[in-house]
Amino acid sequence: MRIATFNINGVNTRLANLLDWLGDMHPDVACLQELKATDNQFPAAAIREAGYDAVWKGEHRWNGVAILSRIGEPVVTRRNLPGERADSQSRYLEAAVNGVLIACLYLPNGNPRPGPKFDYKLAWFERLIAHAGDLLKTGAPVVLAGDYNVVPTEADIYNSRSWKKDALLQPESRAAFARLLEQGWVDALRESYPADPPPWTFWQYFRQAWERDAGLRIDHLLLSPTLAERLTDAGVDRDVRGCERASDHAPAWIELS
DNA sequence: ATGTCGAGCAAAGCTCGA
Repeated sequence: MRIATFNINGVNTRLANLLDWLGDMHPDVACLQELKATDNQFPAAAIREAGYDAVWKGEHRWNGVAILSRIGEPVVTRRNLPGERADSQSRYLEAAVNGVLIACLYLPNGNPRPGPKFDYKLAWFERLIAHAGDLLKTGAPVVLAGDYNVVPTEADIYNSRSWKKDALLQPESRAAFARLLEQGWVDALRESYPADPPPWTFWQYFRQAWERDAGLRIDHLLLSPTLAERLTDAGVDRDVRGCERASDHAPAWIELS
């Protein structure tokens, strides 16, 4: 069972890229972030045509998350984190697929910092940590997949010199991610690639980042202990980032026995 | 400090978010 996470950066703008990738890699489950589409604008028909059932949570202009599956319809278990307002930003969607509980999340970017956006990022992180702890206690096989907007360590970026003030690298952001891991989650990409550098998942559009391979690792798949025992492989579909009109992220994936 | 990309709004460039 292959589960992927992909910040698509506009599901309609990059629909051709998405369909090409699904056709090439045929992940069993795909978590998408940054749909930048309302519920009505979500391209459900094209995705169904590609062989995928989908559940989604859209929003006007920004954010938006979806879970696609070609191994049975996702059964939605949550559409926001506990403690979030019902009309909050569309950043969390959780569904059961084939016996695995899949959380698709899009953690706030948090720039500019300091300011309300960074405060919102940290507050959102706290709600995620609280809920993740509850999920672990159930003993269920869970994967927390998405764009965390956190570079966990200095090894997870090509060079942090020009990023020192960025919300993705702040000590508070990293401490929150570390606290999440300490609950018992396994960072699947890091587990599969322990040597430095790990595979990047994001190359910004500025300054020829892709051409220079100036990447960051900010898309993560965290596995509950029971699920981690089933991890057989993981990777990043780098080539997707080099396509025409590509998202600034590449898909990251895990393979479970 | 800068830079790139795309969409919305509204009618062309500016603004926003990333």
